[in-house]
Amino acid sequence: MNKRHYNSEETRQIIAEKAAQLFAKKGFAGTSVADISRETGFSKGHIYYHFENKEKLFVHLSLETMRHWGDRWNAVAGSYSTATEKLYGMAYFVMNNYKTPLLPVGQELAMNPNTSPETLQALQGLAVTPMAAYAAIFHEGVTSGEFDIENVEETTLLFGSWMGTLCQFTLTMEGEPLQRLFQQSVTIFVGGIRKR
Amino acid sequence: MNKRHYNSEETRQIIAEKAAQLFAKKGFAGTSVADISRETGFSKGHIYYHFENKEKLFVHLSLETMRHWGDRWNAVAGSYSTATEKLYGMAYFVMNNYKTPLLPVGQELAMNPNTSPETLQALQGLAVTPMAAYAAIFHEGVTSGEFDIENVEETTLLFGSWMGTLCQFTLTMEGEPLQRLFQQSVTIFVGGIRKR
DNA sequence: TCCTTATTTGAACGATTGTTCTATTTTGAG
DNA sequence: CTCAAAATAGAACAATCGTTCAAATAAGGA
Repeated sequence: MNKRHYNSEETRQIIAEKAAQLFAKKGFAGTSVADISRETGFSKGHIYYHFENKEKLFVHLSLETMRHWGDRWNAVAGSYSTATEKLYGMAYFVMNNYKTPLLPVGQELAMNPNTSPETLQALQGLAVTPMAAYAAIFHEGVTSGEFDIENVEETTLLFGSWMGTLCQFTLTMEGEPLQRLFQQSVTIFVGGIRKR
Repeated sequence: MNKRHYNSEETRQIIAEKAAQLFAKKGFAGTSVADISRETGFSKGHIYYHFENKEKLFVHLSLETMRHWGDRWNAVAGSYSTATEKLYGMAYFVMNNYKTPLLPVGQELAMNPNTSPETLQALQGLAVTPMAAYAAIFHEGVTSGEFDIENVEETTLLFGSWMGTLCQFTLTMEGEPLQRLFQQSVTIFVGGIRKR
């Protein structure tokens, strides 16, 4: 008797989608529920029908986004044979999955002392997915002899933070210049860790 | 008759100092005037005695901070002889001038459609100072034959954005691990653009 | 058709926001 | 010592914030 979903799940998806864009563009504190309401066309009250509160909404769509992110990457990662190729592929992948600017927003929330402990804990897991993917590539490169890395963990952090900021440029740039930026960053990074 | 400054200029400096820290830590929208009031010990009203409004306050201390930043860098830049050394020196310098996290906050403000045009224009000049300093180093390196760079402008943007995010770590890390992070980033970067 | 349940709205809430205003204290020149 | 100007505080403002809630609508099973 509970098989009546109407178009509700679809609505929930629309809200999550638009909210993610707004958060990425204007930050957590900078995005009001009224903004989300206006942008989606649904009433403020209805947003609270789907999500317990603003914090939970953000956490939900962050984790959801990251889960999809990981799945999609794993689907294409196999098509690259060397670690170096994988790194270029990763940059291209990151660039095209624009929702990654949510990462700095997560940092913003984590910094704020008013953020609830549960949210904080949930946020811990946000960066794990991409970081694990980066680390895997670097490990592969070390094993295959492509890379000469002293501290893989540190290298992962450095690469991850760099990718994170470059994502910001997806909001102001596009096309070939943007693509060159990501590509060039990998060229420099690989040049800096390549075995010689 | 107007030579009575009391300790007012000092007060203004205290407000600017603390406000800069708060903005860097919690973002522009995340920092309330009440926060600044509580943290400085001065009343909310008094903050408006010194600064026209929150936006102007941020713009003022951003430009002020950057001016000092440029002056201090120019004072030490001469002590490094090669462009490579300068790049390491720059990373160390950026790390120790923690207020640079204001840069991402400027981006946050720039993104928000409610930000006044005057503020936007003033914000344009925010990143100019450090970017010019970075660019000078890269040009020197190309001239001296240390670096092999195709597009200096692009390289500057890449280095600048990387330094920008690494600054975020000054809020959560310190001491030797933090220092190693900055140093390692330069090592990788230099390795990626070094002439060979 | 009717009625339970899911969906959606819109008004309203108290809290917090940036800002203004008036009153009070402190200062140094005369 | 006096007094106008400067410095500071604190109450009050309207606007906006996140959130709640009662009421209205829509939908499908009975």
